[in-house]
Amino acid sequence: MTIQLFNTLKRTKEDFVPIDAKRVRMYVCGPTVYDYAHIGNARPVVVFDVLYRLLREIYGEDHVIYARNITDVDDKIIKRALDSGESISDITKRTEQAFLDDMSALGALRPDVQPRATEHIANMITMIGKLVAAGHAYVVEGHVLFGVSSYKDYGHLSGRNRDEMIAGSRVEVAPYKKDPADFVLWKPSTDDQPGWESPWGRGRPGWHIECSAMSEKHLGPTFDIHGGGQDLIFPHHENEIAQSTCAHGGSKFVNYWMHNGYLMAEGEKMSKSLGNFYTVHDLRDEFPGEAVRLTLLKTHYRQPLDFRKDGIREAKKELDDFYLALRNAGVKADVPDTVAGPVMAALGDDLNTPKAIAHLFELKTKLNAATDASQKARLKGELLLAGDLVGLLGQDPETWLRGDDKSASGLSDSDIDAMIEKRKQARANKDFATSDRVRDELAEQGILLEDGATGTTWRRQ
RNA sequence: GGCGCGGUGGCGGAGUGGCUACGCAGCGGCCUGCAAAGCCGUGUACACCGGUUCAAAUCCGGUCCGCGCCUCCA
Repeated sequence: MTIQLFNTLKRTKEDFVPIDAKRVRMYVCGPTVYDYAHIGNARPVVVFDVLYRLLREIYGEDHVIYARNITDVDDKIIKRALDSGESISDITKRTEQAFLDDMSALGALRPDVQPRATEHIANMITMIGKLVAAGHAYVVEGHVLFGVSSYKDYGHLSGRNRDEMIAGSRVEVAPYKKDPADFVLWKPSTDDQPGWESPWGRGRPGWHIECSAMSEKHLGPTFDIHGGGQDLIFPHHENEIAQSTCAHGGSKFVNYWMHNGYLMAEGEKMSKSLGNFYTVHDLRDEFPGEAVRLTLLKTHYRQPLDFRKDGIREAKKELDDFYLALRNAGVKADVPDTVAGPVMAALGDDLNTPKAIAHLFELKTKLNAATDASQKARLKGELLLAGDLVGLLGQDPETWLRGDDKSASGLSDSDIDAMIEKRKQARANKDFATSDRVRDELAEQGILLEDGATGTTWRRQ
């Protein structure tokens, strides 16, 4: 099947045609590892994880290569090390691990390649060398700068022309620049800053060059999809295009550029001073990662998203209902070969996850209403398969509903079973006062009882 | 100032010329000892003002409000 994707380059939806259907390649800008990932960092990870799953479904698991970088050299990291006293390598290692843990809690698959910037310095130096040799970059005061006037299409992605940029500039322009829009490829490091020997002296890469060098190494000079947050369109992606295109003799860099919309938190622009800067690490203490994932996917990826804790609570409730339906079906899933048509159609239409999830709800309702065992098994299988495509509903329902055994801090599973047994006796004797008291006591502990045809089941709130 | 995005029922959120989105919450019914869960039913929504059209939330113009980016930087 052919899917459609919104291409920022063209500002319109287009049919997605891979360069090589046996080797579909996508690159997404990853984190700078100096602090816990916040929810704004998580959105592209989750969104492009759905795209990755969809591409694997269509082209085959072995025919999609997904690369996401780890930026482990950056002035923010240097500053953090200076402020905290922790060594740069400790900061980056610890933060990278936290990032991977957090993203996996959100149900994101590991990319096939996760290149680190510090392991690709040689590739960057080579690329910068080519740019200098070809006259696209120049050396001044220990800096290597890309000269934007050497690339006629500069500004195409972000839809701006250079005159506007200069006119609207509110930032002081470094005096050594030939053109105010020129940007740094390589800059000198002082002795106490991380640095590498290069033809231009000891220094470190500028922000943009790493993505160009790493995508070239792992995906080749031209590849299919490049993704990231909308805030990266300018200057980061614009500069990547300029660098890569010029380093490759003018050949096309990326066919489809995709950008997710920005986030707010609790109706406000996210900011540390307002205290609404949610990190995934903190949210995980309060909510299951899957509820955070669903919250992100309930809004189309290009729409603005106001991220609220009430929204996560609602998503948690919805997941409870899904897992309840899966458990209560009481049959083994009969999983079909292909994902339900409406779900594929929704995702194939520029990743319409809200619509895909609406179909998940419809499947759930059908499953709950079904009476025939084979029909239930089929619907359960359809729901699970469709859920998997968006990275949801993959947990064991009983585990989800019962949560962790709280024997240390509260009622253990066996305590609960004993009380349910006691209540069962009371009900058999029509002693409903005792029966209801037991249920209330459990409810106070957050344990909900549900009397079904085959006995009483329970779950933790 | 420049470029761009968005404003849908109590809430979240699709849709984008005529047909129930979907979900959460609420209300009514069925089921239940009572509940819960589930099923069924239930909402004169599309920021405002003009215009185009047989028909607009959907197209066009204007207004208001919210937000993003504007270069080496937090």
